[in-house]
Amino acid sequence: MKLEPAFYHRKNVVTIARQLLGKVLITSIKGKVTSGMIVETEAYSWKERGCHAYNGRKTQRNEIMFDDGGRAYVYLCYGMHYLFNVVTNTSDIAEAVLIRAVEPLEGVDLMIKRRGDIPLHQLTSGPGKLTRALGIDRSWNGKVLWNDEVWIEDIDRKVPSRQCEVSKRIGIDYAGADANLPWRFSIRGNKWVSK
DNA sequence: TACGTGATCACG
DNA sequence: GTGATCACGTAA
Repeated sequence: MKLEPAFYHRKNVVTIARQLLGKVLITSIKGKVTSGMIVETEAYSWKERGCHAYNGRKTQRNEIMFDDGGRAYVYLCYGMHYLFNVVTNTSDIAEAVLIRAVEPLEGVDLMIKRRGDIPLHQLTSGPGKLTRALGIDRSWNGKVLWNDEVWIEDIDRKVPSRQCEVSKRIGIDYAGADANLPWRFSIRGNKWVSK
């Protein structure tokens, strides 16, 4: 079942990041479907320095974070990788969940075509890799997640807390003390969690 | 550990 | 306009 707007409109981005583990991210491009189970996420909020919208800073790039929850925030990182986030909360409260890794489900052949002939466990094991594999790029910024191109489904697979690993977020050393917030969630032992 | 790569942002 | 920076991935 497709997650509905109300799922994303809730106020606690950290809870939403945790709950997205085990859900399925799906894209459909010209009738070709690719999907993967979400195995790693990170929460970002305007209240902390790791966030592009820290302290309410609004720019052309992150503008969509200030919109209603349930939209995609996609941006180019290091000049070559697109990173896919899910905007949460209501408008003007800039929060989002970065999808950092998925376990491939549908459309593996197409994902290999997009990513090159590499080992299966490297196909979608990072935020830049999974967007490439799922065919997501900058033009997807702002899309709502209840259309027929990109959405997230609940497959009724609960990730028990025993399997949920909590740690600090990756690659945000510039955030000072906020870099230590335990806002990264992953499925313990899953092969697709980024290294 | 190093670096490719180019949009973005803050500065003027 | 300009230059430093960057929520990464790959090879080594």
